[in-house]
Amino acid sequence: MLYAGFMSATLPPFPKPQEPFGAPRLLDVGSAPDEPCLRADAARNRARLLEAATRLIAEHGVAGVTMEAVATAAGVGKGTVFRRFGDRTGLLMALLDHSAHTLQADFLGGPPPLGPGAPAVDRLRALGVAVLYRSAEQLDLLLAAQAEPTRRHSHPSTRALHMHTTMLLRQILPDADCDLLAQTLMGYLDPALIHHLTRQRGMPLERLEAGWNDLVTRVTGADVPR
Amino acid sequence: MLYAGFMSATLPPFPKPQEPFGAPRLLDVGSAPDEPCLRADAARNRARLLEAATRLIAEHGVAGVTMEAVATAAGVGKGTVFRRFGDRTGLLMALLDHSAHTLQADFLGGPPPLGPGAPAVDRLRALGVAVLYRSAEQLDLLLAAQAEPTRRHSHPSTRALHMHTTMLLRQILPDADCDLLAQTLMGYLDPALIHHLTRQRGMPLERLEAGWNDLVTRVTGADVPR
DNA sequence: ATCTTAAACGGACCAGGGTCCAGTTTTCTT
DNA sequence: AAGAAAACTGGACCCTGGTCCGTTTAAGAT
Repeated sequence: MLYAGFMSATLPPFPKPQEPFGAPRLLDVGSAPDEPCLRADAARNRARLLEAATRLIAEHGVAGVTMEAVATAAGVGKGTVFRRFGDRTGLLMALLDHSAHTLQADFLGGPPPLGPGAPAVDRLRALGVAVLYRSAEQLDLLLAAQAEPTRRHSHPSTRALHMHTTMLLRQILPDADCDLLAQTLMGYLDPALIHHLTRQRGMPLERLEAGWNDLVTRVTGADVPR
Repeated sequence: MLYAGFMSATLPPFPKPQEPFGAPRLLDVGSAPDEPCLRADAARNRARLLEAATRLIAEHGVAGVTMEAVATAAGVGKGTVFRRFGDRTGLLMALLDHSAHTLQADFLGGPPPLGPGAPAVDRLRALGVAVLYRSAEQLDLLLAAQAEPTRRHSHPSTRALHMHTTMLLRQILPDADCDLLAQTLMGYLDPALIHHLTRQRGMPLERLEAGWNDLVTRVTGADVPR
């Protein structure tokens, strides 16, 4: 059993798939809350579905993950998939939750320089690099899960990342509009951009990494080179 | 007749919807080349389709622009729409071509500070502001046309914008990785981000504008405030 | 053990994007 | 002017995401 349990907001009955703008709780990293309170059968099916989706990806790539295929592979009805994950994006996100969670735990409470203890600038640099590599690994999934431009920035894990970045920036630049600056920084780490640069334009990840460090330097004004 | 003729790469026969990575020509601003060489009936239908799409948007918003609806409204078959524009995104892009073209003409040959004549930094600032306001105006359309993360950065007008930005940056920072820096700057102007900030988080455009100027200042190292 | 009820289930159903190809129209050639 | 080739047309058809609702089932109360 690969997927014991993930976080990811579980949806109310059905008609109301989700809060209009993300649930109130944002930084709930409390050791992967095993599915709040799902009925036994629901929990079992959820696990089956994630497992099936994973297998489908391994076999046919992300494109092979059609809602019907997942349902069939998991031995449940299509409606169940939608009830559980809301829509395809939700399912894909759920698949990403594990690594998102790990990352979150790392920058919130892991060892420096990513975690607390190191100077904010160092943490920022480390954060970008970490995200960069994680994104490169899960690029296909991230890309597929990203569609729907209007929801990109509302997802809990995105918001947590942004919030953390803002916080770090605020420590470095108390008087700047750190919220916007953080958005800019996050923009550099956008999966679509990473995809474009690495796959379509063939840039090595090292160059992106250098670019990130340069960007942090410039934005934070930490002795700009040149 | 609202849409005399737009640029927008016309697609080969059908099986090959488009070059894998954008046509070679990039900066063809030569006074809106009226549909290279379309057969008479094809050109007529193309115009009708764009007109119909525009009307549908006015009446039912972007969501009302279904390929079938457009076809019907224009009095042609569905296949024709796809042949002409490749897919829904292509149609929506075509709708944006006009303003994209205008913008392009402005920063390539218009009056300063957007056009040539002003210092590069000033042009950069003006560019961002111009894009910001244009985007805010056509936000819905831009958002709808944006889907498909893997193609975002390949579109001609996006590339032209990026290329221009890179060029300006290169004048200011000859030794930096201006290509990446330009990507960052463009990221700030991403429609999805603008949508998130203005509509979901209620920021006024003025704040974004200030943010842009601050960003340019920091990135170019032009006497960083603080 | 049984009853009640809220929750979960599943598959029929719908809509919209995208493909195909047989038939038509334009344009070029001679 | 006529014929041939190329390009265009349109609607039937397929696929997949998403919705609906009558039925089933887990889980707590009696």
